This record gives sequence, structure tokens and C-alpha cells, in this order.
Amino acid sequence: MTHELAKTYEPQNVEDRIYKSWIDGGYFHAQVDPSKKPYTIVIPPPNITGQLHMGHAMDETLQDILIRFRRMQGYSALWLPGTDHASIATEAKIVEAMREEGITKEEIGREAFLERAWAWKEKYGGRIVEQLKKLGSSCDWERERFTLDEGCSKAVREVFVRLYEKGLIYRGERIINWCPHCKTSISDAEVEFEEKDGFFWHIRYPYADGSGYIELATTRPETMLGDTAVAVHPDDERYRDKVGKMLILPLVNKEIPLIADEYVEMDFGTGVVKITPAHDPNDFEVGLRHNLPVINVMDEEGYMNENAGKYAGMSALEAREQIVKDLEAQGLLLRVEPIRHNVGTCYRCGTVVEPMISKQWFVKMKPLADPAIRAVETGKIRFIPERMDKIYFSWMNNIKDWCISRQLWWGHRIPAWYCDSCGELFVSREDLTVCPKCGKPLRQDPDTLDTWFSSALWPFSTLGWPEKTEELKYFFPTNTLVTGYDIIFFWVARMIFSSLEQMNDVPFDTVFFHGLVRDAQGRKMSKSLGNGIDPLEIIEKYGADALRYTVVTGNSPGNDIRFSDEKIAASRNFANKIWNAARFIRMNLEGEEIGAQLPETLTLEEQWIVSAYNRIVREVTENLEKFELGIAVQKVYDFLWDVFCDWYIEIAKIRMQQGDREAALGAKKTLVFVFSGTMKLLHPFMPFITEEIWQSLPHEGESIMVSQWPKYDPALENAEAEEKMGNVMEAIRAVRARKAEMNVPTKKTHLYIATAHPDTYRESEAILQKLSYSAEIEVADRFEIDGAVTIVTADARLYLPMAELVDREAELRRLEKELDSARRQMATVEAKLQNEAFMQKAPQNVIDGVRANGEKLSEKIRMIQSEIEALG
RNA sequence: GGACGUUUAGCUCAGCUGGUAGAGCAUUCGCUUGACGUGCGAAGGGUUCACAGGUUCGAGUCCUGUAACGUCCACCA
Repeated sequence: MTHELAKTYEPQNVEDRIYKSWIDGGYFHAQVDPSKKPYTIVIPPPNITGQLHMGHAMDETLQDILIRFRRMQGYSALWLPGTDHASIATEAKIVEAMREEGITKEEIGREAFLERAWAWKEKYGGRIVEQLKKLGSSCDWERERFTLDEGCSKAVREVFVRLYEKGLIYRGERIINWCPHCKTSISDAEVEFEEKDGFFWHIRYPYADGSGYIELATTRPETMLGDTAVAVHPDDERYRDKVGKMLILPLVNKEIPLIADEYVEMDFGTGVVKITPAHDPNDFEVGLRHNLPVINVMDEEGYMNENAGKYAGMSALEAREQIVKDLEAQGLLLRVEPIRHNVGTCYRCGTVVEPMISKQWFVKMKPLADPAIRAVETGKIRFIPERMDKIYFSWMNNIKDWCISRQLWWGHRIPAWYCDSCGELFVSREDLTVCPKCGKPLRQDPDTLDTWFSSALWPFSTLGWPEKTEELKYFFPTNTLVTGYDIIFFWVARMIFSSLEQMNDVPFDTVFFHGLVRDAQGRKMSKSLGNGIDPLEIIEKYGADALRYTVVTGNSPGNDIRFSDEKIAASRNFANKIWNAARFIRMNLEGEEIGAQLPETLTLEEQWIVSAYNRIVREVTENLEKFELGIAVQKVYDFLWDVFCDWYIEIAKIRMQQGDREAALGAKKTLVFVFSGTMKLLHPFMPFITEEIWQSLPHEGESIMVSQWPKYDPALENAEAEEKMGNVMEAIRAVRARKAEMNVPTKKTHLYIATAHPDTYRESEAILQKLSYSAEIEVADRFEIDGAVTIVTADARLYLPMAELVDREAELRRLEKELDSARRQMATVEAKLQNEAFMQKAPQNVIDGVRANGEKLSEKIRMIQSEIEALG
């Protein structure tokens, strides 16, 4: 297919059409193919509630680059897409929508609520997927999955039952984090600490024997209703003889003991801690050690419960105010001290979490963490950048049991059934209705599982596990996981231990971490700041390729990047540059039937560009294999713009305009070969424009995305041609610079070239003539020219006879300056060569390099000197 | 309290296993050079890469320490 190529690249006219052609071609679909090696990436499933944001844009772009690269290399490359049901986030959205209608989920009940949730999922769940397509993501959509679909649900239940049977899942009363807004427990990982202003209320607790008071301080006075002890440090002199005495808990008028525990720090605050086992994780531990009763004074909504006596029914905050007042009235409040302290908040809604005792389901982590630590230690899983492993280890080494039950409806329901008659508990793969023991009806646990429980299984649940599918056998373990460092605990760590436990293998061999996309000022993009940039608007305006290029260029693994108008504009300009190079080539191809092969024999400049291209092929491939995507794309950019366009196209014009059909054909073939190959190198980064261009040039095959990745070919390497062209280019630059300096940039002048290598320059005469704006060119080993501008390059002396423009004095000064600089460089070279330590210890190739440099310099110095003599 | 990251041209950032610094943007000058002004050519700009030591023949690149900024973890009631 051919299209008229517009003067500027218009991605809007290209992208959707190309994407559709890829889908229609079935190129995204990866098959189980024993003749190929598999390469697999599973997508970090975006939330169905989500809208595409810049974080996704970067994440998906990196994955698509890797997948497209491997696919072209001949792997059976599977990029498995899907979405996450995101229990808390989704449920919150639906509850919110219902609130606007004036109904609550309790009113309509579980079933009706879930119906709404699924309807919502059907309506909005596809939105993010459509947005991913806009980026050009080459996901295998035929294999799209959802964390709550049948297969994933089956996997979740299988894992739950297995872990339960192994004793790695248990139900128990522990301190958990309760979010009063989301009305569910959340895991430790889901608590974010925020520094907030608060108060230290200093309170007196009287001794029961009337022998005075003990002073303590608390930030949460309302919890005192659940105090069951007061603790001091065992070594604290002040209380040595008091430990063991009873205290009267104010307001409650109950006796509680004064105990000694190492947990208390003598130097902090008053050195006295009230112990509330039901509402503080540390106190809970203390309580266990001292066998203290646990009194929960709050309900799940964050209101004081019946244990709170007269405060029952108040919210925690109301109770706090009242309690402070009451203490004050009784003269037990000593003072109030303002402090800044860290408060745990819910990562979803930001509400201050309430630590409280609750009966929940937990995963016992220690046995799972050990193999997970080893997998990274031994290198079975590699983190890029490597430093991420420290974060991982520190978390895994200090891991606590994982609270997995949520008081939500949208999610995987816990497969546990209770018999209210005989009190038995059953955990089962199959739904149960009657008690296998006593035949009475069973009641299923109302809770659902933490969303991350299902995403932890994603690398294998999506491939069909627990069934033994062909896909699972072929594509698992997956290869690369691409994700942001912000979900290393939530997701990466949990996939690792889940996979090791269930599959007895790692889920992936490499984790490629990227950073955050920040705004132009370096701030995190956020809704509240309103500084978010919508990738879809960027795509609309600049094209997906420009967006993709922007998020990978100048970026290194694990580091954040800033997104700015300047950057996206620069990317757009690059796309336009490529576009016009293609336009030029196509224009010159009209009426020619040429293939995609190189000509049989190559001229010097063709040898040079092909050799340079060939090197780029090798380097870009290596960079991609090492996940150095930013470096890889930078190399393609530099080659395409600075080498191919700025030099080779200009050079090729000469032969194409000369009228010699054979010569022109050679140039055209070379242009096509190098440019098409470069389009392939660029394709993973900028898939749309490269496809559009590749199709418009002579090519073999249906699509660039299933064409073969260019291979480095040692036969194309030509150091001699590169050296020769390097000299020619240096001469051209030097002439241009001199003319620019003299304000006659395009003046056509004669050019005399005195050199020891005349062949090179004679061969390149036409090039020199055109690019240096020369009239006629003469090449010899030496010239005697009066009143000429002289230029000395490493390889030649160049004369521009512009007597009328030459200022002898100025020429002399310039040459002196050049001589000076050459001599200074020479001095450092000589210093090295005379340094015995250097000569002895430096490797031979470095010494050779310095020597060669020295020879060049001395030749240059000699030439400059003779010019100075000639002038003087 | 602990760990980690960053600190390189005016701005945003590259710089792999150590061999005397690069890009994009911005700036200045000059170009209707028949692919592209979203362009072309040329130029200036780092007191040598936050600072102080050290290792080395040689350090932006390795080690130690300091400072500023940032991130994560822990959390003292």
C-alpha cells in the first residue's frame, strides 16, 4: 500500500489505521511454538476503575518495547494483558455512585450489589483497555484476563485451600488496621504514615492504695477505656518498688496493674506507657507477654462500643474530647503538649486508620519469605536496577503475617464455611451448603480477599493454572516483569513467594523497575495538585510515538522522569524528521523498481554509512538486551538525525542528481537498505510511524512488526571507509566553519587540498565540492598558494584562495592559536609517554591509543608550523 | 532511628566494566542549500562533573566522610 506522504507527519491519520491492521493481521497473538523460544511479559493489570495516566504510559511503553524487540528477534513473544478488579477502589466508586442515588449497599444486599458491580465492570472495565491500545500496545488481546474471571477465581481458591491445608493460612484475633472510611481491615503494606500535628495529653493514674499518682502521656486518650495495665521499664529506678502495685484506671474506676516491660523507653516522654492491647500493636504484644485482658472499646465503624461505658456510641473523636473534659474536671489532666507525630492512614482514602483487635484471616509469612529471599539472593531473579533488592530484602526479612480478609463484597469471597450448630469450620475448593459433620446449613464467611492476593498469582493464573495447560508449560516462568518501584511490596514480592510456593519456580527472571513520571517542576502528578497530564490528550496532539519516545529517552532504570512540553515537542520534531527523510527517499524512488537489498559494489560513502549502520545495529541490540532502553533509542536518534540525514542524505543527493542511472540506483538502494533497517531498530520505540514508513518503501513481508530484527554483519564493518569519510567530513566541517567565521558561508571558492592521502579526497571530490560550497577542487601532496585562507586538519592542509578576504595578521594569530592548542595537547601526550609508571602499568591498547594520538598531533603541529612560515 | 537515591553546560538529563566530559532545550550569528524552518550551517557556554580526603600510572566513573534535596522502611506510647 502506498500513501501520499504529507509534508508534516500527521499521526492522527496513521495510528488507528495501523493498529487495526496489526489486529487484523493477528500479529499480537503468541502461539505455543516449540520451534521458537518463548518470551513472556504479563502486564501489571490496571484497575478497572482506572483511567490511563502517565505512569501507565511509561509502564506500557517499556513493556511494548521489550515485546516488540523480542518478537522481531524471532521469539514467540507473549504480552499477556488484563485488568484488576481492585476491590477497595471499585467498591468505593460503586458505593459512592449509590450514595448519589440515596441508597446504601446494605439496603440492597450483597447479591444486588454484586450485580451492580459487574454491570459497572462491563461498562467501564473496557475503557482502560481501549486506552492501552491507543499507545500501540501489542498485547495478545485474545488472552486478555481479569483477576475476578473464572480461571483466576479458581486459582485463588486453589491457593487459599492449599495454604490453609499447609497451615499457612489461619484465622485469628490480631491487631489489624481498620479503615473507618472504607470500613474494612487493610494490610500493613496498605498503611501510609503521615506526619500530623497532635497532642500529648499528660494524665495522672492514681495508685489503688492511695499512695499518690503515676503520670503518663498519650496521644489517643479515648483508648484509655481499654487499658489493662500501665508499663514502665524494668530498670527504671523511679518505679522499681512500685511495679506490681495496682492503679485505678480513671473514669472507668477499675484496677489495673503497673507492670515492667523492656518495650518501654525510659527516656521517651514520661517513661510510662498505658497498655491498651486491643488498640495498639505494641501494646498487644505486651499484653501477650503479661497475659493481660484485651478490651476492645470500638466497633468497626470507629464508634465507641458498649465496653466504653458512658462513651458508647460516640465517635472516637467525640469520645476523646469528652474524656479530656472529664479528666480535667477530676483534676487528672496535668497538661496538654502539642507534638508532631506520624499517624497511619489508609493508602486508598487517606483516612486515619484505627489499629484494633479483630478476627481476620492471615497468611503466615515467614515460611514463604525465606525461599523468596533466596531466589533474589542467588540471582534466579534479577532486579534492575540492582539497588532495589535492598528494599526487597529489608521488607522480606522483617515481614509480618499478611492480613488477607477484607470486609468488602467486591472480590474473591473467602472459601470458608461455618456451621453454627456444631461450630465447625470448613475450607473447601467446592462451595458447601450443608455441614458435612452434622448436616445443618452452613454459612460462608462474608469477607473477601485482599485484591493483591489474586494479583500475586497473575503470572501463572493467567496461563491457565491450576490446569496443566500447554501455555503454562511453554510461557511460564515468564521473563520480564516491568513495573514501578512503588508496588514492590504490594505486588512484586507477593508474586515471588506465591509462585515459589505454588509453582516451585520463580514467576519471572528479571524485574525491570522504572520510576515515576513527574511534572515539569518535578512534582508528583496528582489529582489534588491538578498537575496531571492526560496521555490521551498528548497522543491526540502529538501522537503516540512522540509520547513513547518522550518517556524512554534520557531515562535510566528506576529513575523518575519529568514530562514537559519541550520534551514532547522535541519528540514530535524527531518523528517529523524521520517522516521527511522517508518522504525524500520515496520521492527519489518513483518509477524505480528496487528491492530492499544493498547494491553489489559500494562506493566509499556507501561503505561508510553501511558500516556505521551496522555498528548501530550491534549496539542497539546489546543495549536492549541489557535493558538500557534510553541509551538504545538515543543511539538510533543520533544515527538517524546526525549521521543519516545530515550527512548521508546530503551526500546521496549528489549521485542521484548527477544523471548517471547506475550510480543513482546504488545510492537509492543504499538509502533504502540503511533507512529501512533503522526503521526496524526504531520500531519498538515508535511503532506507528516506522510501520507507516516501512510499508511505503520497498520491503518484504506484511508488517515491520513481524519482520526480522537487523543482524550485525561483520562483513559490513569497514573501519577504513569510516576513517576516510571521517577525514573528508572533518575537512568539510573545517571549511564551513572558516567560511562562517568570515561571513561568507555560502561563497563558492576553489579548494586546494594538500594531503598524504590524495585518493580519499579525489574519490570524494563531488561530496567535498557540494558540502563545502567549493567551486573546483584540486588535490595534491603540496601547494604553494599566496594569500589563501589555510586550514589544517588531522589529515590535510586546505587552502581557500580568498585573497581579498584574507587578513594576514588575523590568519597568523589564528594559526598561532591553533598551534598553541595542539602543543598543549601534545604536552599531555608526552607527559604520559614519559611517565614510567604509566608505560609500565597501563594496558597496551591505551598506550597505543596515546601514541597514535601523539603521531597525529605532531603531524598537525608540523603542518601548522609550515603554514605559519609560509605566511610569515 | 535505619536504608537508599540524587547533586555533571542557563534548564532537563545521559555517561556501561576507571583512560583528561555529552545530548535535547535555551542563547548568539548566518541561511527560501528543491525531504524537513517541527529545518540547515556555525558559535559560545562546564574555573573538570556538590564538598573534603583516599585508592590508582590515571577517577565524573572505585572507597571513606560531609552537606543539600528527595524517596522508602520503622515508629516512641
